[in-house]
Amino acid sequence: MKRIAESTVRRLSLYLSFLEGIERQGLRTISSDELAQLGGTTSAQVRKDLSLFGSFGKRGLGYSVPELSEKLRQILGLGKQWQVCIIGAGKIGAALARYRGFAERGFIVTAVYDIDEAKIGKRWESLTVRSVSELEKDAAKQDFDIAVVATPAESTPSVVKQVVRAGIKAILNFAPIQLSVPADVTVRTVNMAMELEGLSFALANRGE
Amino acid sequence: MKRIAESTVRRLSLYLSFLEGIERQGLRTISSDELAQLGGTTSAQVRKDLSLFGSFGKRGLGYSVPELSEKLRQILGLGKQWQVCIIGAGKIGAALARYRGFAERGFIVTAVYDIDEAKIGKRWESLTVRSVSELEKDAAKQDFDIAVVATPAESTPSVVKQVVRAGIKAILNFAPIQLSVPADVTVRTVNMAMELEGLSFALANRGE
DNA sequence: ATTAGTTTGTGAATTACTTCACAAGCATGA
DNA sequence: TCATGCTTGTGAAGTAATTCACAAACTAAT
Repeated sequence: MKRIAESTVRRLSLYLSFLEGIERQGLRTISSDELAQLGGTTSAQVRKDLSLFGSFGKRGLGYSVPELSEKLRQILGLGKQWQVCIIGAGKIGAALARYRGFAERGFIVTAVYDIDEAKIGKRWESLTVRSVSELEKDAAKQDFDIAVVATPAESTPSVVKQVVRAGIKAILNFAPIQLSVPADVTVRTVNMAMELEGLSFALANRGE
Repeated sequence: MKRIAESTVRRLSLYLSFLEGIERQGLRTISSDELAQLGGTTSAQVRKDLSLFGSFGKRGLGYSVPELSEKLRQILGLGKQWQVCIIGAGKIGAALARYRGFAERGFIVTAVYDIDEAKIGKRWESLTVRSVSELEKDAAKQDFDIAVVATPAESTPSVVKQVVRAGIKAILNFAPIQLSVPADVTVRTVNMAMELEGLSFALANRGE
């Protein structure tokens, strides 16, 4: 399949969240234009995005809401459950572990790791904190699809090395640094500082 | 000034974080190529990004680390302090209020709001939770530059209306919905579900 | 002073993404 | 059955972002 842009995937995700809301309201069909309005984009964009994966609409009518939702879930890989491990039993890790949106979408947190000796062995959010040094061994028994990395900047590179060695191919990174991983590992970084700086840039350069 | 792409601003932010690390290591100069390697981009990209704002390097030598850091801080509007209010005294709000990176970068949290009667008036992270209905009045006395919106999806639209009415021009949004705001208000959305779905898409479509 | 070796800054070329615009398909009503 | 009205799917056109490639500027060494 042709390479899909990250911006496209983000929009698909957005469309799905709208469709789920609309489905709850009981509406059965929606047009590309209505979907576009909700997402702040254009109807052509919506149709182009969807056309990358097939043709799901009916001319003159629009899209069936439940059908398109289902297709999007399939495209986004939300059909199955994904095994997630959290690395870094700190505040961010804890907030994530408690986050209900995770499980709702089929992301199941099955283990938590840390490098801090003081934390290892402790109970934590219904799990027991394990040492990162066991990750590779554990991954041989129990498959992890996604690693959430929520460690301090300093320890992150070595943690990521272990994650890669354990064969995990997707990382959600909360550490405020750039990760270096092989090409077959996908990384999404959430970096608060960067978002804030984007806002401060906009404020500082307003009206120029 | 010419319109600057969001992707460019994100990279500038990234360059700055590298420069700060390098500065601590005591290095005095850096080339566009070294910076590019750190950021996983190309030297041409780095030079193009910087050239949008001026020419800061010396041919044959590269860039002075402290000088370029300073320039970037200026460009990103990090010279001054920004007054931030957090709306939503829940878990995410609390994690953000405690986040040290905020203050380090000059983002000062000076107030917290909620709509939940039960929370209003309570002490919270050295602040007292106030009612969102007071935001507009408060903003007249005390300027807020940025509002961090960390409310449940349902209550977010009305909260955002109040934020806009209070004259705040920058929003960091953690609610999992699309915000609709006037063109002069900048929004950055952090949406965990979307990031996870990006990863699951990558996993599901691997090698096609 | 001259040369060799770097590295910037930037037009030009390329690649990627978005929008346009319209034929084709479907529903409805006469 | 035919006409009307609407909406999709998609090449073509347009716009934006990235990469190329090279002259110009600087350092250091001879």
